[in-house]
This record gives sequence, C-alpha cells and structure tokens, in this order.
Amino acid sequence: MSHHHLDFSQLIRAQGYRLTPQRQLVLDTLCAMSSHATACEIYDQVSAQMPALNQATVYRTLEFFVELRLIAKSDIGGQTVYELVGEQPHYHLVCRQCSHVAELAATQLADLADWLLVEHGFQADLDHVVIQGVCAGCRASSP
Amino acid sequence: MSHHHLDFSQLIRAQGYRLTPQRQLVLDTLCAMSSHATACEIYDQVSAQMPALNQATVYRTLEFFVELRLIAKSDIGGQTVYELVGEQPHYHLVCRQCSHVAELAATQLADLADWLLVEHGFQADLDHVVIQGVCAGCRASSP
DNA sequence: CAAATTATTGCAAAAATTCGCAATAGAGAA
DNA sequence: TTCTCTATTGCGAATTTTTGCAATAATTTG
Repeated sequence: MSHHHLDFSQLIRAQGYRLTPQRQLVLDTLCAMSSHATACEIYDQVSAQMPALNQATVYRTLEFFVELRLIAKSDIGGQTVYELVGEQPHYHLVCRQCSHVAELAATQLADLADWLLVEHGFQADLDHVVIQGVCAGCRASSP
Repeated sequence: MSHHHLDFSQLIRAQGYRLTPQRQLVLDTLCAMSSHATACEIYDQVSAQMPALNQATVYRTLEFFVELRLIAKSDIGGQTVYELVGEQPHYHLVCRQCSHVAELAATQLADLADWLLVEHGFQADLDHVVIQGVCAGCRASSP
C-alpha cells in the first residue's frame, strides 16, 4: 500500500485536492480488501482503524475517488460495490442469476473502443464496463 | 400503450405473477415518459393518476420489472434511472462530464457477445450495457 | 513562521430506498 | 359465481445515502 501513497498524493494534489488521512485510510482499506466491497463493509473496516471517521465522510470519499477514477463503482447483484481501479484495464461479466463476477482483460474491448472513437468521437472508459448476463454455470443448471 | 397490455399480461402471468393496476400504471407511465426517468419522477407521474399508490410500491414494482427484464435500471450521471426496454437491443454511451446519453443499436456488440458465449459460456444481455466515457462535444471543448 | 485561504470533516437533519407485516385483491378451482 | 390460495399492496419503521453548515486542518502567501 505504502508505495501507492506518493503516486496518489501527487495525482490528487495536482488537481488542487488534498490527500487527507481519511482518504488515505479509505484507499488503503480498499487496497487490503481484495475485490469489491460495499460502502458499509468499507465503513466497518475503516472505522476500526479510525473510530472518529464519519459515515458521511466515507460516502463522500468514495464518490470523490470515483470522480478521480481511482476507484470504480458498480451495481452487482443489486448491491452498490466499490473497487480499486488497478493497472490492468478489465471489464466485468456479472451473472444476473448467481451474481458471480468474472473479470476479463480489456483486450477484447479494444476494437469496440476504437470503433466508438472513430465513428462517434466517444472516448470509452475501457476499464469500467459491466456486462450483465448469465454465466456458464447457471446456464448449465437451468436449461 | 394499450397494445402492450396483452403481451405484458401474458408474459407476467406465465411466470405466476400478476398484472395489477399499479403495475400497469407504472408501465404505461414509463412508456409515456419517453426516455430515462428517476424513481422520484416516476412516482410523481404515477401518483397523479393514482394518489393512493405508495412509494414503496413504485420501488418494488420497478425492481420487479427489472428482474423480468422489461425495464432497465442504470446509473447515469450519478442518478439511478429506469427505462422501458424496447424491441431494439441497444446500448448507452454515457458521457461522464455532461451526462449526455447516446443510444446505439447493438449490432456492434454482436461480435463481442458471440465471443463471450463461445469462449466463456457467458450469455450477455446485449440490450443493457452502459459504457462510460467522454463524448465528442466534451472532448472538443476541454482539450 | 504566522496569517490567510479554502478544501475537507463531523455532525445532525433530510432524503432516498428497503423491509416486516397485516390487510387486500388477483387468478384459478369448484 | 363463490371459495381458496397466495401474490401484492399500503403502511410505518428501519436502513441507507445525501446534504447544509459550522468547525477543522491542509496549503499557500507574505
């Protein structure tokens, strides 16, 4: 985690914002919690480290990082979950039946992104696409 | 709208559910409100027609239709919006700066869907993909 | 290093969304 | 049509998320 602090700090300060202890803690926590986590789960974790930290601050902090595109927010199985955006662009296949989430490298989306840019001038965020559907397992078990 | 009632009614009853006046009204309302609408906007509209109808019922009804995949729920510009799923599969390009939404026919996604099915056994819901990014207008105005 | 500026926090209240449960009312059977 | 069964509604309360504002603390300026 610590190796991230410098990067983040510069990235944030360059835009006139501040990397406060609260924000650092949320980032570190999200880093420690491997994959997706709900606001509530994040608050519980963070709260253990810094009891004074308010829930509203957690929500605002998450929203703040989402806007900076350091973390991604998505709806998975009816829950709003947050995830640290890593180095590797990837997208999510979310099963609407079992809520299982598969992550795929974004290579298969590159052509689509190119096409969107050329034809529509739209610069797609490759690394935060959620595709709903039915996974192989559920397709097999319910024909 | 009325021509929908039969289709919907059968579709819903076939699964053991009921097409109540409340549900019909929500569908009709969503049909009348051209594009995306928030739960609040829908409630306001619906409430004018049927004042006794409770907010909780609106939320439950929307969730119900989302599960039946008759309406789609997405996060656009930080708001949760609902939209009647039409006949034409399409996807959304949402600009993260101006929240403008473009709708595109799903043809460009067909290859991707095929690939997902063949390689991962994942049956993607083509008609409800939201791709975030920056639209042509915003890219031009903020270089 | 002190003062000034302003982004950020904590708090409490508001707003949005969900939930439990008794009452209601569709849909099918008799 | 009437009866039965159970999905659905309305209501109020609980939970989650957002917001306004004064207090705090991180930068910048002098």
